[in-house]
Parts: sequence; structure tokens; C-alpha cells
Amino acid sequence: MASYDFKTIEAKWQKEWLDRALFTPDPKSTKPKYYCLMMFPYPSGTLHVGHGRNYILGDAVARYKMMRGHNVLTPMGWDAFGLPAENAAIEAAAKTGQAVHPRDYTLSNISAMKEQIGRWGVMYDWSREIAACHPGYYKWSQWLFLKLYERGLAMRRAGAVNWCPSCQTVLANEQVVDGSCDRCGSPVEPKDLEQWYFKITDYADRLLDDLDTLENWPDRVKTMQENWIGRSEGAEIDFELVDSEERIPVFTTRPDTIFGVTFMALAPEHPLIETLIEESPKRDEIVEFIAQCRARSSRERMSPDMEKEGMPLDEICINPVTGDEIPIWVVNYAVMDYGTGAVMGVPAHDQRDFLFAKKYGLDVKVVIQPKGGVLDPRTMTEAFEEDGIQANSGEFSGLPNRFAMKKITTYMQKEGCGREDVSYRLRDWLISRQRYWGTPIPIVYCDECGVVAVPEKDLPVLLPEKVDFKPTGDGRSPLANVPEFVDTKCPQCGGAAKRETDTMDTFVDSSWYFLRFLSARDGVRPFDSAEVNRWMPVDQYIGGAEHATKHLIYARFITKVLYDLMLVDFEEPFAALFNQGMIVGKAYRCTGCLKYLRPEDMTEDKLCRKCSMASTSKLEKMSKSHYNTVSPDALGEKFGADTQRLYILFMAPPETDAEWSDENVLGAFRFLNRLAVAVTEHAPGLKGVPAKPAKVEEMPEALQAIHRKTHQTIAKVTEDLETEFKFNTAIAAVMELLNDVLAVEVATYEAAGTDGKSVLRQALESAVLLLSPMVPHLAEDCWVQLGHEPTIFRHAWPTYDESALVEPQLELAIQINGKVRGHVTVDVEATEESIREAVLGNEAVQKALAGKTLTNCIIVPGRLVNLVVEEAPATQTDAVSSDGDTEAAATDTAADAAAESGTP
RNA sequence: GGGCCUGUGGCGCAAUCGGCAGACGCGCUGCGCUCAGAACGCAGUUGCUGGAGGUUCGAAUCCUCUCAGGCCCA
Repeated sequence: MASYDFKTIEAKWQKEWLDRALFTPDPKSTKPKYYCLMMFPYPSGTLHVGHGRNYILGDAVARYKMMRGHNVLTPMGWDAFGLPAENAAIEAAAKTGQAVHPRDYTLSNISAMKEQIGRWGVMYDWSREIAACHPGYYKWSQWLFLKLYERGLAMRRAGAVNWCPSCQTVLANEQVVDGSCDRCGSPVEPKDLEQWYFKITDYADRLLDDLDTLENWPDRVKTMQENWIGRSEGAEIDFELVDSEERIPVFTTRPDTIFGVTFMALAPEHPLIETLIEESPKRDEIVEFIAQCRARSSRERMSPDMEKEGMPLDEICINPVTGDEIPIWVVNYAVMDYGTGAVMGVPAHDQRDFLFAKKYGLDVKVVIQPKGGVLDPRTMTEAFEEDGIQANSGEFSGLPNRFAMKKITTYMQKEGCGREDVSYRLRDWLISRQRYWGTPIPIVYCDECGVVAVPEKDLPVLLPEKVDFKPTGDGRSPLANVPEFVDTKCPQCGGAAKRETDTMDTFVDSSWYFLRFLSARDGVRPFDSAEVNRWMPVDQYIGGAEHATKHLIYARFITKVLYDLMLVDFEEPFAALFNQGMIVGKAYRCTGCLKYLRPEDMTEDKLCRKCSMASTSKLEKMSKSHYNTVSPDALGEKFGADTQRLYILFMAPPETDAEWSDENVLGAFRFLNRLAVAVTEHAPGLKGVPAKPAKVEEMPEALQAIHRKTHQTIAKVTEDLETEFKFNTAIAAVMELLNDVLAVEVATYEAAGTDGKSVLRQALESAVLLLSPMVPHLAEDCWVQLGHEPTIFRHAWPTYDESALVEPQLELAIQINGKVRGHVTVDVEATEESIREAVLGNEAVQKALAGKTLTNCIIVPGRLVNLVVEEAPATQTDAVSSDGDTEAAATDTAADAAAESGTP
């Protein structure tokens, strides 16, 4: 196929846009600002088309907004710290004995990706480029740490943490999915370590409440954050120990069941256990049991399917309300993570407690009765968790439990044994990582002064160059083996001190990068507050949904902290969020070895060559390790950037997952060729022709139709892009326009003189303008061919005339009892009366109505006429229902109509 | 177990307020063009809107139940 010369065109315009600094915002501009941001990527190396969706979507949005008259800022950077670079270094060292420094690996990946992104015609203001691994950036990540530390929001704390044995580091709660490491899939192990945390829980309520202000965020993401924060209201209740002054605080969402407590359940990690069992004869047994419990993940332990196990500690505590003596148990289903690590056991009204009590023969005491029923502990087969009426609850008996809940809490508050309390699912953010390739935590440990923060003037704490990247295997960072790094002087007393050797979670780096873009080269401060306040919040943030409870919650938290520090004047960083869907492809897996298969690993019948077993295929997110990626390089050679862009935007609505299809790419390519050919053919003849026709109504109907279609298309595309980035339907609309334009003979345009040519010109120019955000190179080229100066992206988005949208005649459907039975063409001005006449006069209608009674006639303006008929002839003329649809004018003269149509 | 999303021609997917099911693209069929091919041109092509009920003059759209797939929380 003779194709348009995309190679020349694309190279030419990419250079031209760079030279014109198209994507550099004008600092003096009076246009409204538009900060368009795509989540900055980890530089993993080569890109596949799946990555392209994010960048291409963002680029199209940025270009569209430029044409809509905004001063657009769209920067890009690199989330450049992280494990893959370090692992690559270790692998290379193991293979060749020659270590590749993570920095070199990262930088070469960055330049490769930058190149690839550029070839898509995706542009950024690269003068603001940042990389998280650059000392000029991580200096300020360290500064951020210090700010949190000063405010008491960064703290060192011992506790059980999630350890990934494969990545050799601890993980934050957010990075543990289904009990496994989010990155590598290995099951995480609990480990007791002293680690640094950010106190995100202090902001739990604000993070939750402010979700309401995020009107332009997907509800899905807001719900996920809501669940993640997991606020639950209830009470904290103190159970005193019989033999000591100690008390066990318990959090419960059901203080109404306090009278039904029959045992106390402690998490295996509970700090009180040690003292309680100190003199117990069963001490060893209990210690052994605890060790067994702790070998399981907290997720497993909280699962309802988990077999409930426990051991009595032979200690007693007192129910503060009833004075009852309550046995204390250690149980495998309680976790230290939630509430206080102690659970009041109410078998009658909590299913897990019920199963546990049945297994160990503990009492079941019913204190809530269902309305209109009576529960018997001896015959109950499951816990009653619903609402009901208090029973066996002293003075509260007989009250509805929801009401009693408040009264009981108030009562306990007065007695000093309980209080209203709120608990969250959200945990503090564990930011320590035992790996090299990250931002060093700016802390020094001094024997004299203890924990000392590195003063701001001494930042950055630089990563040492020469390091054996291999993890130490003892839970310490490779930095621990670098004496030049570790040994330092105490900033306070000047004595010998040791540096913290952990680095920060890379989510710290990405929690503030959107601010750094606004003064990316500032050497004296992390960001210029004035610039930040001018550009923020981000007007449109675009990225994958996988960050809903990670990056997006961290970034909101850090923004709120900076707000409290009065460094920014907004509380939410991202005004609008858009989650693009994934591009998926068939991934093949052998049913025998379970490995993902490359095409060459399979026979023609899709059998695994190694095992001769069948393979299964599943649509999965494009990924190198699943061998289902499509490279943009070959596509670029064959079709160019604009075809890829058009196809990616056209393949599905941008928020839905979509399957890649090589065949469908052709459709996009064909369309662009037709456009290119049409413009090249017609452009010379359109020189000097007015931009719009002077006398539309005097043109032949075929040209009037093109003129209407042009305006309709402008309206349709503008609406699609303005509301929800519906590029797929916008592109379809332009395809329709071009189809219509090309369906009219050239002679028809020419016969109509200047106006005819104007119609053609306006149609082609509109198509080019409307497509320019999607296929910028070809659009720019067509634009110039049509006699304009570059660049099209400094030209205004086309507008339409409301009056030009109106069709002169309409085809209405004729329905009989809701079924389409024919059509009638009427004037757009036609009155309902004349429409009714036309319909009832229709021969086919009369035939269909013969022998039947017309009971109703509904006219929906511009759409259809529905005749409601009954089989039997009416016996009374007033058997007419006139209470039809309020919007559709029900005829009140159905009897007349019936007469007219010849019905007796 | 609870919550949310999706289900429409052979395929990807369109369908304002409930108003003619099918736009756009792919594929397929035929014809043309061509020495030939098709990634060219023209003309065609496809339905119980996952299923069962309900509301309505009228349901892909609203309600109830159900099946399948996906996501989140447990």
C-alpha cells in the first residue's frame, strides 16, 4: 500500500515542536493554568505498547487543553530508586563478576525510555526533568524526612514487621498483598525489628474526610481509600487483672455486648503475656504455641477459614461492668495490628468467638435477643451478630442494642472503665528499607546523644559509591558494610557516631515529586512555595489504579503535612484523577510446569514443547515475564507514531482494560492514509477559499449535509473530550465525517462554486483540528498543507454553530405497542397534530390498525410515535387512558384518531 | 462472606432523560482495480443486548433474583 510518509513527517514535527518549545509553559501567560501530570514511572528499561497508553493519553489531553486556551504544564521524571536496579547489579556481578552500578543501569534505562517516549510524539517540558536517585532530588527527600521528624511524625519503633525474604527487606502494609510481597510475590514473614515509621495514622480522619472534596476522582479509588483507612467507631474498655495492678485495654465496635464476655483473647504478640506466664507451669508450652502462631501471616490469622486455636493462661481478669471473672486465653486469631491486640470474647454475638468457644467448651452468654425470638445458648449453631434487644444486661436489658451501645459507653465512661474510641485499619507507614538503592535516612546514632537528626545544612547524606550490593542476609542494608559511610561524627557533640544504614521506601520519593517539578533546579529549597501555589493542585493526574492505596494515599498525607507546615496552601495535591485501563494480551501458561510460555515454547497446537502438556491462555496485563508484550519499535517502523496513538486511543474507552490486536492497528493506519490522501489531493484547490460558506441554504442538500455534519462532529468531539476523555467515540465521529466528505463527488463541491469549496475546506480543516491531539504529526502536516502557519497547537479549538446542527427533516419511527412497524419523514417544525395525521394516514398503519382499537398515541418529539392498540374493539368511546408519560404528549383525542383511522 | 464494576454481531466496542439496537473499526463475502497481490476502491454481511421475572405505552438502560468474569475489603 502506498502510505503517507510518516517517517519524514514525524521526525520533522518532533524537531519543530522542540525548537518552538511547544511544551514549555509561558511564565508571563495570562491564560488559565493547566497542570497535566502522568504518574512518573520506574525506569525499567524498554517500553511496550501497554506503557504507551498512559503517556499517549496524557499527551493528547495536554495538547487538547493547549488548544482550549490553557497555559499547559506537563513535566516528566523518573521514580529512579528501587530494587530492580540493585538486583540487576547483583545478577550481573554473579554472572560476569563485573558489577554494573545501579546508577549506571538506571541512567541507561532512563535514556532508552526517554527516546521511546519521544518517538511516540509524546512531549514534556524536559527542562524540569527529575530523577529520584539524583542527589539534587534526594537531598530534599531527606529534608522532607527531617521536617516530619521535627514534627514528631517520623519515629523509630520496635515491632512486628513484614519481611520479604526474597527482596531482603521489610515492607509497608500497603505493599503486602494477600500475605505476599507486592513486588516479587514471595510470602512475607513476620519479623521483630526496630524501624522508622511515618505517623500517617495521625492524619487518618483528615485523609478520610477530605475524600469528599475530591469530586473529580473515580468513586472506586475513593472507596478503596475509605476501606483502607477503615475507620470504625466503638469503645475502649479496661479489664483489670485480679492479681496485679495491670489492666488490659480492649477495643470493640460492640460495647453493647460487654455483658456477654466469657473470655479474654490476647494476640500472641501481646506484651502482657510474658509477665502473665512468668511463673506458669505451662510456660514452655505456651511459648511454643505463640511461636507457632507467629509463623503465620496476620492475613492468614484473620481469615475466617483459619482453624481457631488457643491456650488458657490460667489467669483471670474482671469484666468491669458485671464484675465477672473472665479467663484469659492467648489465641491465634487475634492480631496486635488491630485495636489493642486484645479482644473481648463474646461467643454469642461474634462468629469467630463462637467457633472458638464451641471448640474449647467456653460459656456462651446471650445478651442480645432478636426481635420476636429467643436464643438459647445450648441450641445456637452460629453467633447472632445482628441488631436486637438487650438481655441479661442489667439496667440496660430491654433496650434496643444500638441505643444501649451509647448508654453503656457513657456509663463506663462515668465509671472510669471505658471510653468512646475510634480505631483504624490504617497502620503507620513503615519507611525503612534494608537495601542500598534508595534515599539514605538522615539519622545518626550517638552513644552520648542518642538518635540525632542530620542537620539540614549537612544534606544530602550521599550514598557511597563503592558498595557490595549483595544483601547482608542478616536483615541489615548493604550500607552497613561500608565503614566510610557508617562511621561519622555526632552533629551534636562531635563524638564518634554511626549512621542509620537503612534507606527510605521509594514511595517517599514519589510522595512529593509533583512539587519539585515546579522549581526543579532550585538548589536552596525543595520547592518554591509561590510557584507551587500558582500551579498546584494538579489539574489532571493520570495513572494506573494500582496506586489507589499506596502512592495516592502517601502523596495526600505528605501534602497535608506540608500544609500544616505552611509550606503549601492547599490540602489536596490532585484535583482530578483518571485511571487508564491496562492493555492486556493473551499470556500462555503450561498446565504441566505452570510456566509462562513464549510463542516459540509452544507447538502449533499450543502444547508446551518441554512437557507436551496443553497450555492455557488468559488475558493478562502486558508484562515481559508473561511474554505477552508488543514492542512499539517494530510498529513505529511499519506504521509510525500517529497510527499507534490513534489505535491506542481508539481501541476502547480509556478507563477500560483493552486487548491489543495487531489486526485492528491496520484500521487506524488506513484511516490516517485516507485522511492524508484527501488533504493532499484537495489542498491545492482550496487555496484562498473562505473558511466557511456564505450562503449555506442555497447549496445543494448534499453539501448542506456535509456542512451540518462538520458542525455536529465538532460538537460531538468537544463533548467527548471535555467530559471524560472519550477519545474512542471522538475518533469514530471524525471517521464518520471523513467518510461522508469522501462519499460526495468532487464535482459536487466544485459545481457549487466558492461555497462548495468552503464546505470542503471547513470539513477537512475541522477533521484535522479535531484529530490533532490524537495524531499530532499528521495533523500538523495537513494543517500546513491547508495553507496555515504552524503550529496547529497554538490554534484555537474549532467551535460550532448551534443553528448548523439542526436537521431539516426527521425520520420518526412508528411503533405499534412498542414494536417498530414503519417510518415516517416529517419536517423538523412539524406539530404533533400534523405528525399524528401523517402517521395515521400511513397505509401500513391503517392496515395494522384494522379491526383494532387505538387507545393511546404517544409522540416523542424527534424520535418516534407509539400507537397503543387493543385487540377488541372498544365499546365505549371514553375507554381512553390519557395518563401516559408526562413528557410524551398523550393524545386526548384517541377516539377521534380511531375514527379517522377507520376503526368503527 | 460483604461491597463495587463488566457482560450487546464472528471480534474490539457504540447507543443523551427509559424512546428505531448498532455508530466507528476489524473480520468475512462478492465485485472492481491489477501481470499479480492487498495493507487499494466499491457493494454487501451478522442479534432472544448472559439468563429468569417485574415496573412501563415503551427496557441494553430502572427494580428483584440468577449465572459468568474482574477489582476491593474480610
